[in-house]
Formats: sequence, structure tokens, C-alpha cells
Amino acid sequence: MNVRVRFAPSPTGFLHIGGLRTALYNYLFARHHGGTFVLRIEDTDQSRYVEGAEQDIIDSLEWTGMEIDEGPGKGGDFGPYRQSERKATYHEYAKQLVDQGQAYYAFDTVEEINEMRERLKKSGNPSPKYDSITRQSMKNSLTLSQDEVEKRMANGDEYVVRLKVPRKETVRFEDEIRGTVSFDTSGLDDQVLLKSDGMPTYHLANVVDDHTMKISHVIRGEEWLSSTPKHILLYKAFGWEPPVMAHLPLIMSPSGGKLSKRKAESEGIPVNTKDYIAGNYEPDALVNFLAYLGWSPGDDSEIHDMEELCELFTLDRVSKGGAVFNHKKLMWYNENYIRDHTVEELEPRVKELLDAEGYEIPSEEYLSKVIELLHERVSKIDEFASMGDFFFATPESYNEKALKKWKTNSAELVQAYKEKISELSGEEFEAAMLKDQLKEVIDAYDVGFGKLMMPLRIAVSGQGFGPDLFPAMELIGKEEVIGRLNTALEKLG
RNA sequence: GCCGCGUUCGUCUAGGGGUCCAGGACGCCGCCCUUUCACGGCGGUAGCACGGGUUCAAAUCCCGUACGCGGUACCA
Repeated sequence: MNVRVRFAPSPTGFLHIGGLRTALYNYLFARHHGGTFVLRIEDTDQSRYVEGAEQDIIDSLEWTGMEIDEGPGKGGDFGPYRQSERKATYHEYAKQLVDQGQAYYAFDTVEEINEMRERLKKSGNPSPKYDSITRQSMKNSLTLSQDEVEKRMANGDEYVVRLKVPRKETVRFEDEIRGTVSFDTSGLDDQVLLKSDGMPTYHLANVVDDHTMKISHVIRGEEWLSSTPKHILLYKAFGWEPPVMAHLPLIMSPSGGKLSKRKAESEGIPVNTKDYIAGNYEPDALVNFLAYLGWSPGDDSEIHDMEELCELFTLDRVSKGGAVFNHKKLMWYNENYIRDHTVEELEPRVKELLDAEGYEIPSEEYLSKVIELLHERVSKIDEFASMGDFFFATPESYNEKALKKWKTNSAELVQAYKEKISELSGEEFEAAMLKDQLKEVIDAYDVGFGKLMMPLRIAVSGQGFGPDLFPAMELIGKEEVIGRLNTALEKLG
């Protein structure tokens, strides 16, 4: 089979992290089978259209390393890839269904439909529908005379096209992830196919496009599962073979429920892909993490790059239950990937971050050494700039928590140490020597290592943690280090 | 409410009748390494939602209950 899959987001906002995972699974599936990955923009709801959303989607996919084979701006043999540009096609197919007697025109206003629902509710129907029963008492081409229908259309009256959903029928389909799923049509409305503004609904557009774009597998979120019978009915009405269906488990918030913007962000989880870009996350870490959120290759492996994931990914290994987003695990992945990158790879990116902070970088070698010293310690690349700020600027204040380690005898010890290293020549001012000097001081004062180490760290870096201090001091240089010790002695006594 | 889909350590998951008094990973805790911060290494903690069946045998199959999630629009 020629595998063709699509990622079909609607441009109603920035790309959600859940959407990104859906895209990823589609992409992995496509690449695994040597197939085609299509991006289709589902912009049929003009009232929710957000300017720039489409570009955000494209940028996000590019950032994670997913290559679009066909899509807006990219082209392909099945375009256009924006649904708003395919209106004529939908009208054609909607008309076909009406002509075949499987759909009909309906002229009811929103108010009239609400009225109908109210009325039915009052008479004891808990979930009123526009269905095979109620459509008989509504204003549509099934109840109105042909004359009347034609008159209304000619008159430019607003209308929708509705699917004639059979009264009592079981719709069954195979889901690649869930197995056989069945619904009874008695729970379905006569679905609107064409809206009164001339745009198709998702249901029509998605079926028509998936068929005309020769999509072989529909891989989408579980929120679509209940709509699938409508789609199956449509394929049947058109006489088309439906694509293989696969409904992905949803990504959940740690407190339960959908990973909504408000909820997630209050729990420290960015929801939009652009926040991960702006937040300087490693794209390969995000990809690896997301791939494992609802899928696993079945062995004990955890780390795989995009290429390996493409090779490993299969739908039968996708899990059924919702997956809670675990930010700490993401950070673990992020650390892994940072450690995996070489200093050379990191350098230009770190430089950019330092530039943005306005730091002056003495030399390329200097920067390389800083990165080396911090490489195993940072969780996110921007920490090279925050944790390593003291390599580029004299600390202006001291971390409050760290200050607790500045005890009454700290000044005395630091003073003694300063005097010792002041006598070193520039050449002697290197890590091993600096460490020896420290030993001599603590021996002389008969105190433990930490007694001098912590105050020294605070004085030099302003922080209570950070890279190996001796090579750091060597890098910063004698003059600056002694200056910082003097400042600390003044400020902290 | 109705319909649908789920449910294995706190979290992501492996496991699909006997090899499982359930394996890995994150987290957490402890130890080792390091007379600093980390990395790393080793170990520990903790789970088959519940109740019935079927079977010699059930985390695994069936039924029910509970709980969670999704859907129920001229939104996608």
C-alpha cells in the first residue's frame, strides 16, 4: 500500500503540544513506511481563524525536524492544501449527495432549531436531535415542496446541507489502535455538511479531502473517535473505501483532564510549541519525549533520535489510555540531549544566548572552556548563560540561600586564601595550583574543605552551586578573581 | 443524561493465560565516587481499580461496578 498520511490542524491558534505529537506520530508512520506526510490546513471556521497560525504550525514542524512532503507553500499533486481554497470541491460533492438522496437542504434558522430542541426536551427527550424523526417537522427539502425549495434558493435564503443519517443502524469500523468500535446511528444528528456561509463542516471536508488526497491512514486524536461513524457513513454514501483509522490517546494534565492552556501553565508546562522554541528546549528531546508519550518500542530503550524513531514506530505499539505530561521527564530528556551534543555544536547557540544577554565573550576558546565546564551541569541550554553568567560579568549580588554558608570565620579564611594566591604569577594561576593553595589554608586553620570552598564559590560566582571552581577561577583570571574576593570581603565582612 | 473509549508503581510504560510474589524509565530516598557543584555507578521505594465468573492456572479471557477521559454544535 502507498502510505499517505496527513496532519490536519485548524489555524485557530498556536500549535498545541498535543497537536505536535499527533503530527509526530503521522510523520513517524509515514517515514517508517516510506510514505508521504501531508500538511493540510483546516480553515473552515472563519470565525476562529487566527492570523499567523498557519505559519506557526509550519515553523513548529520545521523546528522539530519534521519535513512536510506536501502542503501549503510546499505544493504537491493534490492541492490546494487549504480547505478554504477548496470550496468548489465540497459544493460539488455535497450536491452529489443531495442528488443521490443521501443529503438534503435545510432552511431552519438557529432559533428554530433551538426551539425544536427546547420543545423536545420539555416533552421528555433528554437529548433532542435533528434526526430522521425530527427532520420531518423541520423546514428542509424533504418536507418542503420542490417549488418552495427552488424559490428559497433562488431568493438567496440561507441554507445548510445535512446528511440523511439512517434511523437505526449500527456503524462498525476497525480502529488500528482500539480494535472494533461500533456506534448506533440513533445517537447521531443529521450532520451539517455545508454551512450557511458556504463553508463545509469538518466532517465533509475531512472525508472529501482524505479521499481525494488519497490518504491511506487517518491518525488523529481520540476526540475524533465519536465523529468517526459520521465519516464512515459519508464514505459509504459516496461509495468510497474509508482509510484506515487510528485514534490516539489524549495527552493529559498532571491534575487530570485535557492539557488545557490555563491548567498546564499553572503546572509549569508550556502548551504551545512556540513556547518550547522560545524556552530554548532541545527539539530532539521534545520529539523523543513526545514519541514516548503514548507509545513505546517495547524494549527498555529510552533515547532515540528522529531517524531511529522513524524506524521503530508502529501503530500497534501505541497505547490506548491517556498519557499525563511529565515535565520532569522532559527535562531529563533535555539534559540527555545537551550532554549528547558536542561543545562545537553547542557553541553557536550558546553564543547567541549570551549575546542576547549583552555579555561580552573574550574569545572563542574562552567560550569553549565555559561550555566544557558547564556541559554536564545544565538542564537547558539557556542555563549556560544563567549558571555561567559569572564567567562574563562580575557578580552584582550574592544568592541569598548560598549566603547562609558565609559564616563568621569565612572572611578570615578568604582573606588568607586571597593573600596566598596574590603571590602567584600569572602562569602559576591555574586549577591544580589554586587547589593546592586552598589545602594549605585549610590545613593552617585546621578547618574542613567546605569551610573555605563555599565562601570562595560565593565570592567568585555569587552562587552556591556551579561548575568546578578551580578551573573556573583559572579561566576568569587572577586579576578579576582577586578583585571579586576583595569585593566580597568588603560587602560581607 | 445519553453514547463511546479507557484503567499495570506518583508519572511514562513492558508484559496479551503458566517463564511475573510483575520488568524498564522519570521522580523520590540511600550509598559509592568527588575534601566544592554536578555527571556517573550501585541499591532501595512503590503498581496489576474493585467484584464476580471461565480455567488445573488470570495482570493477561468474559461480565458487572467504580472512576477517568472524550463526544453529544451551521467548532475543529
